[in-house]
Amino acid sequence: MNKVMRIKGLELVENQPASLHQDLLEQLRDYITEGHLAAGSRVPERELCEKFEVSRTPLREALKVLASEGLIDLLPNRGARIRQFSETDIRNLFEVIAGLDFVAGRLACARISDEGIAHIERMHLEMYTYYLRRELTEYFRLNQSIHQAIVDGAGNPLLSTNYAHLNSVVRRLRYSANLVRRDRISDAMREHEAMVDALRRRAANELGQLMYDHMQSKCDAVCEYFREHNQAEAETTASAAADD
Amino acid sequence: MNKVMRIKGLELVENQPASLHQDLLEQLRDYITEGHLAAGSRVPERELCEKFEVSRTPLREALKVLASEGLIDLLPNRGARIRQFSETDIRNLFEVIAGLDFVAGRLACARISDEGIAHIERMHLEMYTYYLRRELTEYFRLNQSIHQAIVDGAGNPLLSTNYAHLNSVVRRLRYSANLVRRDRISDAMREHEAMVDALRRRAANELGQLMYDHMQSKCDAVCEYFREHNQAEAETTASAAADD
DNA sequence: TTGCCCTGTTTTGCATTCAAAATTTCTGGA
DNA sequence: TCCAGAAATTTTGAATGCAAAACAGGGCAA
Repeated sequence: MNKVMRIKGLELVENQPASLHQDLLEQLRDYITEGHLAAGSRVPERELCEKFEVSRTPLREALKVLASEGLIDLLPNRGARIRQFSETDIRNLFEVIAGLDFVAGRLACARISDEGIAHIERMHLEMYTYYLRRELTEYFRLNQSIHQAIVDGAGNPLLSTNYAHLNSVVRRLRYSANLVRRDRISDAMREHEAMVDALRRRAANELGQLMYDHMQSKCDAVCEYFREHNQAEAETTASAAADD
Repeated sequence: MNKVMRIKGLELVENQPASLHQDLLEQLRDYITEGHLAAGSRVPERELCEKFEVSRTPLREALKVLASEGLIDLLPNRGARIRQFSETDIRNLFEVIAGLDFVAGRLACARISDEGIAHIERMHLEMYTYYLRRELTEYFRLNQSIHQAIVDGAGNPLLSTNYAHLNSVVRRLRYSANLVRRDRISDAMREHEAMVDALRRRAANELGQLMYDHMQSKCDAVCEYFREHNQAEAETTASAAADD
């Protein structure tokens, strides 16, 4: 990635595809965040080796990294388990994400290009039409894109990757919460409206605060959903995993 | 059923001492952040294996994790190098840390115990005496402890570990900057004074903002130091690395 | 039946091995 | 002397091997 480019300063290095390790890491991360393995269940090393066609060494390296990201738990001599999130875990995640959103909002106002703002405004409008048409999948996709665009607009790659990683952990939950707690979406739209407005005016303080508060509301919505549905959710993912 | 197993697993994990992997990971992290390896230089796998008395497998697992934390760069087929930070990298780091400080300040006001506040006040006073006596090492140690105590006071383990990791990357730089830019310390003391006061009053909004601003000033000071001294620094490390 | 211990199997963590890539050293020709 | 190119060496990334720990399950006594 860009790390390579920085060190060597050679374009040919930059153009190389991701290494096997990076590749496997991302595949595994997706595989887990997409819910193919039931929360709390063992991570089947052997199966995954076969599935991804690698030996245990690179797989285990990837697992260590995922553990450091908090996606799985490593139990000494007992292998890895898919992390089972409690409501507290979810709150903790959202709190950290909210902090990153706060800086992102502030910095984006100072650094994003007029181009960037225009692009976000377009995405916002598009999202609004999906909202009116109740097309939640597309709505959610744009919602995520807008957030990532603001974060990227802060011009801080470290912030962007940290944000993306934390977000990937709660993405599924956020999506599911949207499907169920539709009443919450109109609030979210209003908050987004205010955020885009603040960004347009490049009101750094205001946007930072808005994004922080927005994430707090989101957290409350997700936690409410979690309390209501985590029983059913657990059963669903367990049976889905059993089908593999 | 899964829940039971997870709970059981957690209890066992909590009671056990750190595993070899965790242990090695922390040793390596310290070894690097303490500056034993020159920035930009190769990570000597073989040497480190001998030093820490492990084979390459666990060492390389640890290196992957450290790379994901941004402490080293992994170059495909070319091994790992100690990451060389640019001023931009440092700003990026401080921006993320500032975001975490912001949430930490807000949450700590709501969640920290009176005990915790009292403890921080004591540390603050102690730090003040070291400040007056110009004992910078002790001053710095307490400074760090106060920040971590506020972050821990937020009652969010995810926040605490993320903060600690990011901080470990810039700790040395912050310390060095303190030694050189002593004029900045009186400002820092004033800012800390205001922070402790806000915490005492549990003024969440205020403390969050104060901590954010504090970290911004810190960032400016460190970057100023970096600009003034990275030339000399670079020469030193280059001759130490002696292979570029 | 219930609970316990013993044994065989699986899984885990790490060391070792091996092929491929990179790096260094050597060599011959200008 | 210098340098391109080949050969030797080192280093890297990943597969395999191996001992120890965990797990499963069967037999036995209460």
